[in-house]
Order: sequence, then C-alpha cells, then structure tokens
Amino acid sequence: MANPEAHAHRSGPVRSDDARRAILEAVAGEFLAKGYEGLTIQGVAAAAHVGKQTIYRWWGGKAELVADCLVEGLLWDTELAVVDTGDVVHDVTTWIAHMLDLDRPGGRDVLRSLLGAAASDEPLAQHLDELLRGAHEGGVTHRLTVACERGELDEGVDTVLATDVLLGLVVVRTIVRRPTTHDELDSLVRQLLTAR
Amino acid sequence: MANPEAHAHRSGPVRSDDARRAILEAVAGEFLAKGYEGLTIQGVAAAAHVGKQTIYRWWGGKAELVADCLVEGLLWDTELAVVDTGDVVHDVTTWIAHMLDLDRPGGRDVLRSLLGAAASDEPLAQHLDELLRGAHEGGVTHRLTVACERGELDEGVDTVLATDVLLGLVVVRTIVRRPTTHDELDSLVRQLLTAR
Amino acid sequence: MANPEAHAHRSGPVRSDDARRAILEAVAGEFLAKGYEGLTIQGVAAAAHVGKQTIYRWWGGKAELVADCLVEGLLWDTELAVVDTGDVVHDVTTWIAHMLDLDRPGGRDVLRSLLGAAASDEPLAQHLDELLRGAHEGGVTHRLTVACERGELDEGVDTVLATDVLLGLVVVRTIVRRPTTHDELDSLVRQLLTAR
Amino acid sequence: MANPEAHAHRSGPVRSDDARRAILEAVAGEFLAKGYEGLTIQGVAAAAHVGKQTIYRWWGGKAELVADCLVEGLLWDTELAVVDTGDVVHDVTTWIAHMLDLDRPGGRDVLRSLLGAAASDEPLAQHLDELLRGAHEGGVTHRLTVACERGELDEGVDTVLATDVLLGLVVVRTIVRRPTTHDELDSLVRQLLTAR
DNA sequence: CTTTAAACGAGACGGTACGTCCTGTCTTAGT
DNA sequence: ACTAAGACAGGACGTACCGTCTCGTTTAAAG
Repeated sequence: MANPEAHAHRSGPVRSDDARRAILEAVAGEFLAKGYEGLTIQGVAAAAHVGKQTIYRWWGGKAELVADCLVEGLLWDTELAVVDTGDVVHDVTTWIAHMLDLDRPGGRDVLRSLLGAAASDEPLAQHLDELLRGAHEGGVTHRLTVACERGELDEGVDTVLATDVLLGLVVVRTIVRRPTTHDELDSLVRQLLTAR
Repeated sequence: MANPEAHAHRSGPVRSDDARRAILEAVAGEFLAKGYEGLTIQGVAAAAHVGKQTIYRWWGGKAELVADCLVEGLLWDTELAVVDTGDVVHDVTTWIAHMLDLDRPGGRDVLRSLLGAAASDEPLAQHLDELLRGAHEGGVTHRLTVACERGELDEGVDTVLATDVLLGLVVVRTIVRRPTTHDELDSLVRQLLTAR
Repeated sequence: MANPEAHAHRSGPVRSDDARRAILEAVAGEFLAKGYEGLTIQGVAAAAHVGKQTIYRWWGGKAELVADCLVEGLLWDTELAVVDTGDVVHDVTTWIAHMLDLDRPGGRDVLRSLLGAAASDEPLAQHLDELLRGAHEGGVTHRLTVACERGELDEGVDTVLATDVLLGLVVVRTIVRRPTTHDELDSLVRQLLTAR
Repeated sequence: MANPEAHAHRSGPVRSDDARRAILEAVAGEFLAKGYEGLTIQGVAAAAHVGKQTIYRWWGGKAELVADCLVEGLLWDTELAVVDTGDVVHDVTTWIAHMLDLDRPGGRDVLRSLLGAAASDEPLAQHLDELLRGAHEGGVTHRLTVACERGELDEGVDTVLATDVLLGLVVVRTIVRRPTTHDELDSLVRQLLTAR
C-alpha cells in the first residue's frame, strides 16, 4: 500500500452508507428548495434523520456537502454531456442552450445558487469548474479537442479558452438574470471556433 | 404643496447624513475585510456607532447596503472606465486586464464576493451588471459602439454580446480562481471584434 | 450617587419584567418536576417562551436561576418561619417537623435536590443557608436568640451552632433518605437547648 | 447446577480485572479532579483506555461507578475509623475533626461532591451513609455503642441519632462552606453524650 | 486442537443540550 | 421625527456527551 495513511489498525464500526446517502439527498432537497444560502446543517440533519455530529464528522460544512452532492450528480441532471453528432457548432450550441434553461423551472436558479456558493468556497468552485468544463470526456473541452483533431476546427483554436468563454457567457447571464437568444449563442460559437 | 401625500405636519429632524455615510463606510470596511457572507448588520451598526434600527429604517438588508456602497464607489475604484486611445483592441484589453487583477491584493476577492452576493440578490445583480458593463458612457459597451460608428469594427458586431462575453471570461475565471494571460485576452478581443 | 457604576448614561430599552417572571416561574416548574439535574436552560427557555439569550443575558446558568427562584420564594412555601408560641422546644420541633416532610409529596425531594445543587455551587449554597437558618427574623436562629433573652434557655447556648445541628440532622436524613421520628427531634431539641 | 439461570454453555473470556481496575482508577482521578458533575463516561473511557461499552456492560452510569470507587476506598482514606482510646468524647471529636478537614486540600470538596451525588442517586446515598456512619465496626455508631456498654455514657443515649447529628453538622457545614471550630465540636459531643 | 461466544478497544450512530451569534422588531431616552 | 443603544423571540451555529450499536480482535471454556 502506497500511502501509510493515518488509521493504524483501526477496528470499530465503519461509516454508515445509509446515513451518507440520506444526508446527501437531504442536502440536494434543501438546496433545490431553498438555495445555498437557505441551506442549514440543522435542517439537513433533521430532514435526513441524522445527528448533526454525523454530518460534522465527515464534512466540514455546507460547502463540502454541496460539493459532494454535485459530484454525486444529485443537483444536476448529470446528462449535460455534449453529444457528438459530428457537427461541433450544433453540438456545442445545443449543449449550452440545454444548460441555459437547465431543464425546467428553477434550473437557472440552481446554477446561480451554485455559482454563489462557488464564489465563497474555493474547493467547491474547483468541483463546479471541472463539472462544467467536463474534465472527464463528455465535457465541452473534450468535444472541442475531438473536433480539432478531426479538422473540423482551424488549428490554433484554444479549446480551453473557448470553453471558458462559452461558460462565461452562461455564467454572467445567469448571475445578472438576462436571457440569451439562440442566435447569440450560434454567432458566438461560430466566432470562437474559427481561429484568426 | 403639490402632492397631498405630504402629511399635514411633518416635524422632527431629517435623515442624518452622518449616519448614512458612517454606515456605508462601515459596510465597505467589513465587506472588504470579511466578504459578503461575513458581513453582519450587527457588525456594521457597531462599527458605525449607529443603532441597528437606523440601518433597517433606510435599507432592507445586506444586499441593499452593499448595492449602495457599490454605486457610491466605496468598493470599487470606480475609475474602471475604458479610455479611448483610438485603438479599440488595446483599450478593451487594457481595461479587462486592469479589472482582472483588480488593483492589488484581494481585488479579485472583492469581485468574487460581489458575484456571490449578486447570485443571491437580483437588484444587487442589476447594479453590478450596470457597473461592469457601464450603462453610462465610459463603459465597454459604449466604447465598442463608438468604435463601430467610427468604422473601426466590422458592422454586424453585437456590442452587447461582446461585452457580456468579455465580462463572462473575467467572471468565470474569477469564480473558479484560474488566472488569465494577456495573450488569451488579446486573442479573444480580436476574435470578438471581427464580424463573420 | 455613591457608586459611579458602569452604565454611563445608558438609554435603550429596560429589562423586561414579564420575561424575568416567566423565566423564574418556568425554572420553578421544571425544578419541581424534574429536579436540579433534570433542569435545562433550553427547557426553561421553551417553557417561558423566551430566547435563550435572554436567560444568559441576566443569569450565568442553572445555579443562578435556581438561587433567584429560591429567594423569590418560588420553590418554597416561604411560610417556614418559626412561630413564637412562647415554648421554644415546641416551636422549634414543630418547625423542623414541618420542614422534614416539607408539605406534601416530593417536598423532601425539593430539599434534596436543592442540597445537591448547593453542593456544586457556592453562591447557591449561601442563599440556601440563609434561607434555612433565617438570616431575617422568622428564622430558627432568631427564635433561639429571643428565647435566650427571655431566659427560656440556659445562658451559654450557642444558638448558631444549635441551628446548624438541627438543620444538619434534617439535611443528612434528607440526603440518605432515612425518616426521622418526632421523638428523636424532641429529644435532640431538648438536649441542645440546655447548656452544660 | 443450582440455579437454572446459568445458561447451558457459556464459553468465552471472563470479565477483565485490568479493565475494571483501570476504570475505577480513572473514575477516581476524574472525580477528584473535576467533581461529580464534571465526570463523564466518555472521559473515563478515554482515561482508562477502555471502550465505553465495557463500562456500560458492568455499571449503570456515573452513580454506580462512583459508588464502587467509594466502597473500594479509592476516593477516601478509608482509615477514618474511630480509634478507641477509652475516652469517647475525645475519640469522637478527633474523628470528626479529622473528617472535617478531610486530609488536605480539596478534602472537603470530595465530601461535598459526594453529597451532591448522593442527593441525586439513592443507592449511592446508601453507600455513603454506611461508609460515614460505619455500619462495620470502626464506625462512630459502633464506638458509641461500646461506650454505652462500658458505662461511659448515660443510658438512654440514642447512639444512632447521635451519630446522625454529628454527621449532620459536618454535612451542613461542608455544603454551606462554613468552618467549624474545635470548641463547637467539643461542646456538641459533650451535650449529645449525656442523656436527659 | 478446534470450535464458539463473550469480552474487549475503538468509535459511528441518533439524539439532547450547551453557550454564542445574528436576525429583524420593539422600546427607551436624548436630541 | 430621528437617533444610539440595546432588550426581545427566535433560530442556526459547532461542540460535548449520552447510551446504543457495530466492527474486528483476543481469549478461554466446551467439545
């Protein structure tokens, strides 16, 4: 074993997965219902029928809880993977549009609340970043890179920058609560995917 | 007296401007020191040597206080107007770069915290939006429009969209705490300011 | 004003007597129902429809609350004054007997619980001491002193010691939960009230 | 096998005496250091390097633990037997005096804390009672009875009552934290040991 | 010697209470 | 009328223990 991690033998009961799941589901529920600011550890504990200590034993606070929910896919349809139809512009536009009115009433609220949370917690921001950009395949950056390799895009397109720019538009518009038209997106994607 | 809403009598002192200023300065101080989440009405009242009621009488909560600070220029150099040297690309790049390392330590923290606040309060978001885009002349959108009229830019460039995209990059990068190079900015601005 | 006490002007609302009374009554209720150990600040706050802070603002904890209840006569019939019929032995015996089965079921429990509380809190112990011995007239010590002056008792009887001895018997018997007969009391009082 | 309660088989290890001793010593240590109220099962388990269950398996709670410590002589010098020099008054006075400043700093604190504990736990009260009065020979009651038989005392002296009265004085004075002089004791003992 | 089951250390669990901090409203006394 | 001060009911914070319950290990009697 590579890391001689700190547990030195360690018998005793093991972490309860029931509790863990109940907590994360409660977090998701409260988050979706009341946003990040309205989320309370107390409320989560009550909703999950769990002692507060059980929460504090494994998480450091709201931010960590939400981060875990995020990676677990409890806050997000998870199906925001970019599909690959062969047409980058279409794929990316579709994906963005999909994300913009993040499926159903309050979808944008979730993203907004998440952004607010990320603004005040660095690790959560990292998680959100990875999730949005898609560190894993299925993310936009990946789709763009694939397109680049296929020759769909001019060489010299900075896929990471392009991703951030696209997300940036989604993000500002979400924060300031201004709508975005399909045309705007289309135009932007087109402009970005063509190197100078 | 023109409007009959003005009740018959109305004696007593008027709103104290001393208190108002002390409060906004205290808000700015606390915000800068502890961020939006760490800001408390109680703390502001204490720091401003002011009764809590005086705050609640004139403002509705943290968000409004911060919004007022914002428009008052207490949180921001306010001098983030885009200068007009005749070279749009240079002007805009400079402005963005200036905003990105928002003057020294913690500058980015202020923007980040404001974004967090905006995420949970719509009116504050509007104020921030106006301030960043510059509804007034001196803002980026204005600069772009001017450039358009001068023929510096291709017609058909959507100046509002371009502004949001630029701000978007700043915003995401600020939230996820990733740096942006001058080259990236330059490349982006150039791409944006050229219509298809 | 003799003491230039710390308040220096001090405007603002005054302590609410409603709250104060509600709290002390709640304390008395909980104490009587559940004893000193079973008394919780939380429970008192809930029963008195009061914020916990209002309790902590004016009292330092359970002990102080109970002490206040005690001096307020909320835990005790208060009518444990020794009556003066002219016959010391009778008066004192009656008083002790009265105190021993402190009026009604659980009377002894109250005394026992108070003794437990006094054991772990010095100030409360002082209050209890004064209340039992009767620093005020109406107390045993006072009655004994009066008897002394009247010549009912031999000179040289140490009234303070005698009081403590009498109380001592009540106290040990209460703590160890052993009953005391009227004869025992009578015999003891007689022995004590005769100097050697 | 006489009692059928003993279940058919019963293999496995027997009760560990190491654990038992470690626990009682830890209880004594914590009790002496922090009093009865400050004593926690958790703390005892930690101090004794023992699982909490091992405590709950054999004892019912704080009170039982302290009771065991008491009978084991871990909280008390145990050598508070009344010596028999032939002079009852002297012997008893000496014993009481000895108990009053129960050997050095905090001696009185131990007694006080034990009384507090006894006030809230009947069985512990019984143990304490027996220990103080000395159900076994060596106790005061025994000494008095012996003196009675020898003719040192008037007949008709109620030795049990006398014992309780003496203890009573010690107890009240301990609880209310008032000192007792040697003269007081002497006078009291003399008075008690003479029947009417 | 193997089986078997209780006792062990450790500690996670659902809870209750702690004492602190802040919220937004209300109440004074002082201009 | 407006202020500074601050008490109020309420609710969330993060911590400490409670008593119960699982773990995996150790150990001793029964087979």
